[in-house]
Amino acid sequence: MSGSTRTPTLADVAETAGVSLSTASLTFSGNKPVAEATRERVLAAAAALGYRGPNPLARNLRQGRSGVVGVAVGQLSEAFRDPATLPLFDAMSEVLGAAGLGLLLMADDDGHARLPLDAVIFDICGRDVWMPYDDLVARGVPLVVIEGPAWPGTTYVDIEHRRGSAELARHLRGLGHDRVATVTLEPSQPQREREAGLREVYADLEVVGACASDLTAAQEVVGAWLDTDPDATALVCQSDVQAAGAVLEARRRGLSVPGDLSVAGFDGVATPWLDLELTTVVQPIAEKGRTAARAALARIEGEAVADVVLPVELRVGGSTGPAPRRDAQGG
Amino acid sequence: MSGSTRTPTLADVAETAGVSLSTASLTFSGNKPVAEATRERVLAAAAALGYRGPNPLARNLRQGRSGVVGVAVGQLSEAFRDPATLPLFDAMSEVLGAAGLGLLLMADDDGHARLPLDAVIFDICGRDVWMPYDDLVARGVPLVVIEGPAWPGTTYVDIEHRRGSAELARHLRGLGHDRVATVTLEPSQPQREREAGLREVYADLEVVGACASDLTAAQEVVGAWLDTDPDATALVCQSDVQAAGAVLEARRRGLSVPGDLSVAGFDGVATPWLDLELTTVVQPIAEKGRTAARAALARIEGEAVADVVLPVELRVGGSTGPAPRRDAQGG
DNA sequence: TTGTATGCGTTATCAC
DNA sequence: GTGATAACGCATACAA
Repeated sequence: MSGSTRTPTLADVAETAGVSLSTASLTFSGNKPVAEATRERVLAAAAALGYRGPNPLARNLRQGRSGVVGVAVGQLSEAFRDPATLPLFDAMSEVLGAAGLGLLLMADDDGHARLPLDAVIFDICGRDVWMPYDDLVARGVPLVVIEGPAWPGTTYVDIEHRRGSAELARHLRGLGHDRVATVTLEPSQPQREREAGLREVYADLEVVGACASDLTAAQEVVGAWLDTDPDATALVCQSDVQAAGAVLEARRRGLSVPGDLSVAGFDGVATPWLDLELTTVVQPIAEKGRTAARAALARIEGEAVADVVLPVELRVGGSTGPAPRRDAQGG
Repeated sequence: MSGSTRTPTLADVAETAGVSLSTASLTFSGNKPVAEATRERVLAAAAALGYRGPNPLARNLRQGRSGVVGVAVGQLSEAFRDPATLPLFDAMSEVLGAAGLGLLLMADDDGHARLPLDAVIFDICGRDVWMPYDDLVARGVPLVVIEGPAWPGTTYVDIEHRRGSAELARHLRGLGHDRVATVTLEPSQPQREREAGLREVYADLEVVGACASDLTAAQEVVGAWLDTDPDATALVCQSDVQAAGAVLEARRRGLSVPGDLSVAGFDGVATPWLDLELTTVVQPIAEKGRTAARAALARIEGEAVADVVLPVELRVGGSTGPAPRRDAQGG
């Protein structure tokens, strides 16, 4: 005497198949063996009723999981303007997807407080990302932070900012550069580490100024700096996009790269629209994403996870060269 | 006598506050008025117990909603290589976030079949996106398709492919171009409409070949075409990235744009690394995203939603100019 | 304005 | 291998 248009439930299937609810459940979950004959009867009943499998909402409640991992990125447009973000997401999505988990985009101001998240990955990477830290911790949500500040109870995934920068500095020193300047990102722990790495070689490092990792912003800052007719013969940028901006801006002013100015980047992303391969510190972006995702998975399973620092590697391209001879320049 | 380390539930709060379960529920949901004094008592009890608000999983089951909208994009890396994708996501995220919904990234091969999605938006836009169409429809999930094929039961959000292309063609005709070629995207309905628009003016349109909307792919295809010493004096691309590739490739071969070859794009996205503003068909990307998101919201509420076709607008930049005089060229 | 009683659709535990 | 039963934590219809 039950209604007919209601979407069928597992109970309906069980009844139609003439088996118990548990048996029907087992048939779909596969958590325990079910006799082949029974199995087929249940499946037939499901097909007859148009049952599309267990309701995820109900299973989620029962199992205490949503199957969704949030990724906090700050402002979406800012995050994805950075070409390093995409491969990172690609890698995270791959690992999470393989585990049957979904990846939920958390932009800052969105009201995601009410969503059931199994874990949250903070994709900081030098950007300004809001952390609803207290709330998430209080709710017991496992937290993974990529290149971010050290908060207790979270798992860290980071890269060798300092060593990579130091190696780059040694490369420049080897080319004869005596005065080096750097364009920074907004202040952050990674940024400070990178500067420290450069100062291992260039104690008198000139810090040009902070700007977003955005082509036109970099062009502006670098342009203003070039106008001061600087001493430095090499400019270390904190991202390849910044470096590309520097190259374009230098050329716009008639300077050749690396003839008049050497420029280096960070990240090792592709800049196909630049006719020059940048000298840069290559970071393992995909590995970073996979590591973060795996850490989230492990923490969801309740396992303890150690922090990770991934290695970087200097890649010498055509944007750095021997320091120019100084004949008659101001300073 | 109850355990002490279990995370508190609404029932615990109610008991501690000395009110009924429903009153406690109402206090948090605000769905019905609660006396101020009662309210405070409940909140105090919640604070005392460390209760962090209603369990989203339970609420989801009860309300039959997950609060999550999936966005199918095909291959992540492919999707976000298109600069039009980001503003689209930004807009969708804004609208969905304001409604308290989350946006879940669905890459192709991910096993998202088990996730409870309130709706799914297919961000097709000329790309190849896998549609688990039957399953989603069978599960009764509202579907919204952006620039995609016409499947029954889904809501469409599209743009004026044909009119925009026709207008661009008229612009080129006005500049004196007699022979026009076009680089296409992979075959799709929007692609066919755009060609039809061009053919309104250029019946003998030369179709160069298909390629992904990716700078280097475009450079390759356009380069090969230029090697054939073509008749056409204008090349219409199907994205601004393609057009940028065409410009770079033409210049690489010593051709000037638009002196020797006029190049037009589609989308109207920023290409700050190009020292030229492209002539392009500007589509309202953000509006497209907002419209799709609002459609999803409405369909979740059970409302009927009409399909939408958004207007585009020709923007004339510096990449198109008068057709060159033909003196002595092969063809 | 508050309390009582159901049910959302599963999965897990336990006995058979 | 299968079946009864109890949660999972909440929101709502209804009664008071």
